[in-house]
Amino acid sequence: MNEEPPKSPSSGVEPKEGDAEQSTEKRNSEAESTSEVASTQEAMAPSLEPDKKEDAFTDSVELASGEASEGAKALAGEPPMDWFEPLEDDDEAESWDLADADQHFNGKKDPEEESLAGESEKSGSVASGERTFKKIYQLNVHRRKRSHPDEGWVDWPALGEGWRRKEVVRRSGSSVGQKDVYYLSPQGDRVRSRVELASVLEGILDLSFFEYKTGKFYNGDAPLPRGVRNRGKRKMRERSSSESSMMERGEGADTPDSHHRLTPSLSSKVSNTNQTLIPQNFPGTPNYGPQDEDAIKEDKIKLPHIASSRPLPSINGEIGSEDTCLICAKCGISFTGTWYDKQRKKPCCPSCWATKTKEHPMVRFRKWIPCGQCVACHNTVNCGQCANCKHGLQSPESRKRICRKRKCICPIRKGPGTRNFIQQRPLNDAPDLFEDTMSFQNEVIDSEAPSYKNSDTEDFSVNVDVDDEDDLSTDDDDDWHKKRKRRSCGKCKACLCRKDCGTCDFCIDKPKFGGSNKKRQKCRLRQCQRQAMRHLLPFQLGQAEYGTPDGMMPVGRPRPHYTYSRKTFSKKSRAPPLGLEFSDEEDDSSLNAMNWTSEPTSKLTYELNYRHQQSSIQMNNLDVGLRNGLPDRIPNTSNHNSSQLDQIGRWDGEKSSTGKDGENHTGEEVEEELPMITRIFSLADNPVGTGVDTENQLLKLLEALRSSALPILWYAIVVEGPQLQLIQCAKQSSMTDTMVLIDPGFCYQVTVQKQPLLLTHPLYDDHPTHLTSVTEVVNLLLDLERYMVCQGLPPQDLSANKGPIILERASTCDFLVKKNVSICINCRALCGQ
DNA sequence: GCCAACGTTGGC
DNA sequence: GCCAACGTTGGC
Repeated sequence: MNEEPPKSPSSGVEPKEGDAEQSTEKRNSEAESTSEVASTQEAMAPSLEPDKKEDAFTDSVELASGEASEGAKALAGEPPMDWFEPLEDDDEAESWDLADADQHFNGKKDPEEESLAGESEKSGSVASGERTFKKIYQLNVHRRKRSHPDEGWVDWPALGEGWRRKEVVRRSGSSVGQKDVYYLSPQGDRVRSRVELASVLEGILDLSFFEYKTGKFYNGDAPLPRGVRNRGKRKMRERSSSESSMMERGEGADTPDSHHRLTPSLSSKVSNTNQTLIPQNFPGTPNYGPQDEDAIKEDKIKLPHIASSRPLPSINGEIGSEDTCLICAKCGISFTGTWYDKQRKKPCCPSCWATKTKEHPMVRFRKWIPCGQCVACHNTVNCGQCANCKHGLQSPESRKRICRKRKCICPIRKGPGTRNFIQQRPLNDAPDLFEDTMSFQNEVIDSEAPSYKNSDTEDFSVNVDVDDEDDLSTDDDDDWHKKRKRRSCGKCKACLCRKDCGTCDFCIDKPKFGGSNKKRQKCRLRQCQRQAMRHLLPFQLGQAEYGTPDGMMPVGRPRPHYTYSRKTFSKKSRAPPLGLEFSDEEDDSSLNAMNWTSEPTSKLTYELNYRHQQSSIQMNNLDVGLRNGLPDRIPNTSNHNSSQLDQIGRWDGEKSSTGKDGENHTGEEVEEELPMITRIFSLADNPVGTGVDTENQLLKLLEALRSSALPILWYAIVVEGPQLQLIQCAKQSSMTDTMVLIDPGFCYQVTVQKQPLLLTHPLYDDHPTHLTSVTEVVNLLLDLERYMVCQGLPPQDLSANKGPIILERASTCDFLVKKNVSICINCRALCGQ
């Protein structure tokens, strides 16, 4: 807050071209608003008396910068407020303060606008004066404010009556500043992309000339190429002054964002040394173009101190040219060099870059340089085994990562924007390019991966003190990627599987399966077996959260305990003060270790699993033609899931070499995708012998089923008989009344509401007569999930029956019908339908 | 640009 | 404490 607050609306960045008219309007409305009620005046106070509101602004900058104002602007016909860039840390408060001030200077005090802003995304309304500021302050304590789903929407008649639109600016991450546009149909369909929009409006509205981002039709004219706009359109743009729209077009170099970062009081003109990207034309001149805004803005830009006079490296490692002058999209200062943000869209001055390096993991900035003297630096051979080497092998197109065995173990801390000293990095230190706690969390998890432990020469850092904030990461500056990789080890079958089961609740939720996209979670059967959140795993794997009957250790990570609101730390604690926050991460370490290295109670299954896993990997590498030669013993299937399972079955069959049940041979082409069955039981591995053995085999099948990723909420128990009983535990499932009973001979029977499913039911046609392996069981369960219980028929005279309605069924009711049928043909016939 | 899905949080 | 919901973001 060293910057002098804006003095008046007119002293800000008013000169913005094209906005003159708008500004006038704004001022008018502002003037009108001043005659409004006191509360409104108070609401306007921030802009009029910035000094008094300075602190509040600082604290509220994040919220005030949210979509709230954006929504208000949009509603007011103004373009999005692109200076609403993500603000995650206090260090940015200053610039945000400026942005905020600018925001107010731009006439956002219209009461109507403000009231609307109050409805917008971030609830960052400044419409209620001090109370609002207090609220904002309180809200700002949180790292992220959850927006109300109904906020920020503006009517969008262009798509028809009832349509609404919302713009959301990304506040963090590598795509920070990017703007996402959402539409809401009159029916409540939330549209997130053009594709979805086209889907919703199919047959209703032709979107051929519709520009999704702007939400406008362009009258049949071909969209102009990037960066080229006709005057008319540009006029609109100018009015909008949307920097994000420019950023989206890769025009960040002259993003208006910088304009909004100006310090009004600092009116010293930008250096005349500005070159290519600093336009010299002004409004009113014939050549007045997009850069005009920059020119105007530059008039207000204080020429900053260039952080470094040395050639500045770009993120590409290229040497920046001194004669390239850019405007930092973050703070608005001009600078020389070729520094851009990670997305290479927006210029970013060295100072901001360095700051963001500390503040945000998505912006990378090298602070550590190799010492050039240590053993690692002298090593010229990649180990080929470490995570970085493997990354290179797996993703050769991605940026090269230094082999861990070649990465300097004692780099020197140095670089523009960093602390002005050189220090020797501790042996177990690492480039603190990702100082977020996440980094440590990732490391902890990653360290659990055997490959890491076995290959990373720097793994001694794995056990470093959690409190040591700079010494947590052993990875290079790509590690921030891992934040979103925490749930995936990338090695287990579930991670390797690419196909959704299509039947679990998460799959059903997916738009591609006709879902509403509310859960937005990965298929349960594809949840990582090591690192997935426990509650996301298939019930069998995650059941330990509720207590495993067989005492097996729980699988998966427990739910995190988000307690930001109670924390005094501005960011996620590096050292959980009470050992509560994020303790799950630590728990995970031991948890995973227990789950995947010991499992004393399931040694058999573990071994089976391990063996199968190895085999599967080998198999996955086989040519399909080779696999086609493998014996089959799995029945015909008609879906991906079955096919995937089929693959397991084939493998089981191959291992067994018994070729049992040749009746199941299908010759169906094996899919390349790996199934995600974690543990395999098959009679092939355990040949049936005596009756006692058979019973044991049934128990082993039970054990294998319990340790496998069964379809969601199917559970295996043993009942009197003994019989192995598979039940659907989900009350919401259409199979909640359905059971599969497997007798010691592995013959099975499906029952629906305790009534046996007739053997003539087509369900049986697709499955073997004996369920001898996990594969076959899962296959059947998956198939069952495609059915529902026949709804039967309501009684003829409902009025006379005041008791529970008892549905009637035909005596030949099929019980199970395809979900799109609901009533079987026999019941339909009963009522003459 | 689109989409999958991760991480977070408000509501219960 | 759980979980549905969804903002967000990395990958393609």
